[in-house]
Amino acid sequence: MADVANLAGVSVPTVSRVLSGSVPVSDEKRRRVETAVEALSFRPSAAARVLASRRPEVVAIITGDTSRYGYAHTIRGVEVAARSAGYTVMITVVESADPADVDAALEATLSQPIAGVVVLAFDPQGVAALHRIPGDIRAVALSGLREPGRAQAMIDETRAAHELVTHLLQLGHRTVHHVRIPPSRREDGRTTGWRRALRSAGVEVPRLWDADWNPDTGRRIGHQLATDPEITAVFCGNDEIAMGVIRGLQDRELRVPEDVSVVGFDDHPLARLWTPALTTVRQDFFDLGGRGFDLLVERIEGGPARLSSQRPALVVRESAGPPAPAGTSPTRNAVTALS
Amino acid sequence: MADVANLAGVSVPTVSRVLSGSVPVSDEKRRRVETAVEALSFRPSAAARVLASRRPEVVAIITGDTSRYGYAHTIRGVEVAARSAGYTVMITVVESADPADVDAALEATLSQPIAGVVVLAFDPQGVAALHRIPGDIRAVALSGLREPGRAQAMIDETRAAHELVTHLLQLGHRTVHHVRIPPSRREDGRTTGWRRALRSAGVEVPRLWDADWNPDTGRRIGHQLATDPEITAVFCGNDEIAMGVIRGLQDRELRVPEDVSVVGFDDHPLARLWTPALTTVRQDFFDLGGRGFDLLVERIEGGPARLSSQRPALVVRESAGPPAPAGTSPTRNAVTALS
DNA sequence: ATGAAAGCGCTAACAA
DNA sequence: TTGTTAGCGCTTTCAT
Repeated sequence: MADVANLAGVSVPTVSRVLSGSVPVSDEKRRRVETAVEALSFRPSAAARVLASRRPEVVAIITGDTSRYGYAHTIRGVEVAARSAGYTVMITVVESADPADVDAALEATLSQPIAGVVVLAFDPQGVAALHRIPGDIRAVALSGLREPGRAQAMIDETRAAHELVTHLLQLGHRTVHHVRIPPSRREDGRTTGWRRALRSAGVEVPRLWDADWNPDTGRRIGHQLATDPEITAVFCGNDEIAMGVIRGLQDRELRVPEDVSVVGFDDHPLARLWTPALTTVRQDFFDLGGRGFDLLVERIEGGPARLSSQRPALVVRESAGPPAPAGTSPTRNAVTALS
Repeated sequence: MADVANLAGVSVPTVSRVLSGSVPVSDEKRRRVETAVEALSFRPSAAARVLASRRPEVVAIITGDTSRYGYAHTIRGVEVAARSAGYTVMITVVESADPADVDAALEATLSQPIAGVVVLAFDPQGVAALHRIPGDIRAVALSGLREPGRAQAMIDETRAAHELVTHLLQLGHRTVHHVRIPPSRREDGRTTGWRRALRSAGVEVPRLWDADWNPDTGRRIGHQLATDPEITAVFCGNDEIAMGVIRGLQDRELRVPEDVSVVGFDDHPLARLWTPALTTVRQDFFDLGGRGFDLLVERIEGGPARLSSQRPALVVRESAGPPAPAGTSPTRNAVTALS
């Protein structure tokens, strides 16, 4: 910057003023500075600017993964909103909820000159990271469950799951089974909504089926589900698991939705292309990310820790229908005949 | 840091030495410093460290998207490798190949104190960004096509596509149609490999079908493909488009692979669950990201601009088979009878 | 509108 | 092994 000032024949602060555009500078000097900047292809140092001004323009995202559907779209939502507000985005991944991993990630992030942090608290490591963020750091949580006392953008999974399960019950199913994805806490919103919907309908709450993030696991669970002829409706923690479950059921010659109804959660881009097309709940992750960033800006500017909640929409397609009248399923009759 | 030095009764540089661990410090002072750091919950400022040491520990990723399958996994690969080497990752998205967008993204990134840049050059904006990076910035390109003179990690798409198309030809198809995804240049590696495979087999090269990134577009193209009974084999630019094409074909009562064989590219996690399971090519994006980061470190340490190439593996599943003997497809006979 | 002077919080070079 | 001194490249006073 000193070089630019020399070449333009002005002082260093004047160059700074031209570059930041905050304070008026005479047209002539401005032009001389601009020429010099061009000639030297000068790029200001963000490190020095942050050091001197104490106003970082980077926001950090702390997340448990970057590649899974919901995460990737949420991150993109934050990134787009941040970029249009002139911020750059830094990403830190917390590999596990192990305190060593969490602290390493936080240290790496918080020592950077950042304006604030957006935490994707969809999984145990995200929740753990959120809870270990020092009080002097501006942070907002993104999740499906309420984080009391925190600025937070959420998607109301509990209500959405309730609505979805109620839909299944209204179709005439006696109960609904749940294949859950790894929960962020002891119990996540999808599971709570499912349980409440069953309870308020006065219906038996069956055992839980636990899946990981891998759709192949859904397929294996589908194979197990196929052995119990009482099961006619299954609510899966996300669309990818639902696709696996459907495939597993089909492997065993069961028809979806005639023999068993299967619903997912998320409205994955492939959900509508699946055979049968998935009945699910649409979550707008991109929007979630954008809202999260907006809340962070409010906090940076000294506002209160607000909550922004969004209600996801039920998307009815082909994978759920009324249960088959007893004795109607060819495969199940065969299975029964065998036993 | 001055506070810590005061509390511990040592000088500021001594605190710095304890924190960086580079220079020996007496056990007693080290302990005093550590206690003081703890007591004040002191976090060093990365901005100041970078400014003073001129050794940034952030690598930037420049990319056209963060949420699509291949991109998300590549980014994760870079992130994991970077983290284990003690680097933090910053992400900048280039929205389009429009010079204004490209320059804005580059400026935002390059003014940050970064050690180097990894560019995902899978699309026109990535390629444009790559070409506009100043020579004094350490950069590596990640892509499916050779970028002469650059440090680069690539997946050899051209060979993989060649192999896949040859596989189809060997199954007995007269030719293979290609539904391509948006190319990074005039022609990308997948298309080139397809064309070459057809040429070297002495076979007619049919018109191209252009898709965007949306699987629904694949479905629409499937509908069009279904109207031409000469088409028996289709190579799609990625698995998601292939899933759309298959669904489109099925919408028109055509059977895959009996009536038409469809293959994809990537080995998406849902590819094996699709009905029929997709024949495709496995690309290891995670590994690509890791190799890219390693090359960047080599460059930062003063090494040459190397090329690291990986050959993706053919994955044969159910969606491709021999063409049906003429007059054998129920649907196509019906169509022919109509015309 | 402009320049001089004084830091921002840290590390590097040197001397002790 | 330790402290002193001198910056890193900017922005922010405060004069003028």
